[in-house]
Amino acid sequence: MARVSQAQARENRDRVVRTAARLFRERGVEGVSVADLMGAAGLTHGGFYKQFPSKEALVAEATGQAFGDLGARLAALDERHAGDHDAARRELVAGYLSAEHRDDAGNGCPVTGLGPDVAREGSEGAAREPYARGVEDFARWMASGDEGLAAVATMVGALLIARATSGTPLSDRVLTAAREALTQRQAVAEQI
Amino acid sequence: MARVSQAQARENRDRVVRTAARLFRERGVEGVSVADLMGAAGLTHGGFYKQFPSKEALVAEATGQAFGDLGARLAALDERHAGDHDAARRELVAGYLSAEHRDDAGNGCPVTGLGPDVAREGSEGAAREPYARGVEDFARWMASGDEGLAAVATMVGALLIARATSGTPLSDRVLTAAREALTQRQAVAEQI
DNA sequence: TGTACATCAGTGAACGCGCGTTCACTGATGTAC
DNA sequence: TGTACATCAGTGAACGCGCGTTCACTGATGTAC
Repeated sequence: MARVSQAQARENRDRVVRTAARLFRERGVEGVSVADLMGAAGLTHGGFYKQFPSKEALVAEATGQAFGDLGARLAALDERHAGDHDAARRELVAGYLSAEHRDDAGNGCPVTGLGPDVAREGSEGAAREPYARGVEDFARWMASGDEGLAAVATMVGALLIARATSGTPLSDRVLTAAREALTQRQAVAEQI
Repeated sequence: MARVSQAQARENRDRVVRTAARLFRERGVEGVSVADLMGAAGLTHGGFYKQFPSKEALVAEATGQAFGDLGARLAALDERHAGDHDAARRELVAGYLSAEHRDDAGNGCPVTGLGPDVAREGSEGAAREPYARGVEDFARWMASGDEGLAAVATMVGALLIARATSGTPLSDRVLTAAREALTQRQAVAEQI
């Protein structure tokens, strides 16, 4: 294959970004080589630099993509629960703190999946801006003000620990513990 | 330098483990090469395999070391607050959710600092056992049962997010939000 | 206590390997007329 | 609408580099007598 139509090229580029958003969450940025990634997207690695200036630039773009997916999922939940935002939140929490989410990091929360990599980037890292914006949006969806941030922190910490201890009884216990804490907190908040 | 006394050799080995426990938390396991590590411990890299069968084995040992340090710190807090465990917990939470802790991952919490690396190890990873045991001990110190686990999850998530967003206003806000959530929860618990 | 020698912690060069990135090349696509 | 040619997305080999690990060597330490 040689030159390809502009539409095809755009489609290929998009597939690379989406593949990266998945693989980076699954194995970490350093766990995915440019060759791995391009192979997974059905291309050879040489063409990478026709579309992206560097691996780091792709990390930033993939971070934006992953948070975009999260936003779409939250919007879909609201739509399904038509107006009942509390019900949407309950469903989100149950799904977030589930064994399925723990075992499928690639399609899971970017706050948890990309957080360690973003933290280790210096403060000049290009992924930091979309990351911070994404966390803020997610927190606002969960609850206004500090409560939303605290809820996200609890879910993220529980998911990280559950993944690092998967295969032990502790893994399921931490998911349950976080679910109970959030449910109680939300019940108190709804009462007020 | 050639052969060294058994006491000196033990001391050198110990220094390597302690250096690893710090650097792995700071930069992640993949961010520290064997040569980096040995250099930081004042040795050349060739001797590494006289003391450790592989880098992975050192990761497991450094994980144990880091959690041992955490346990010692918790014990020291209890001793300082002689019997007043609630006061010890309040001090722990304040220090855990501080800018100092956020900015000093190398001497900080191993649950957060090593969690991503342990999660990405397969379930055969040798660091998983000391990690799970360490989380369990920490959670039990925070509170009995699920409450302790939920508190640890909240702190770990907040610290991870604060590190990934350091340099933005969100970073301090998530620390504050988690502190407030934990304080309220503990106040309720103490009331009961 | 002194001597002879085996041991082995640490050194530094080397190994094969996979990484991110570059580059000459290909040939269908897009454009100018 | 048809033709001539410049463009450029994708290919595949190659680059320098740093990684984890190995190894021949050194010489003070530890031990046997």
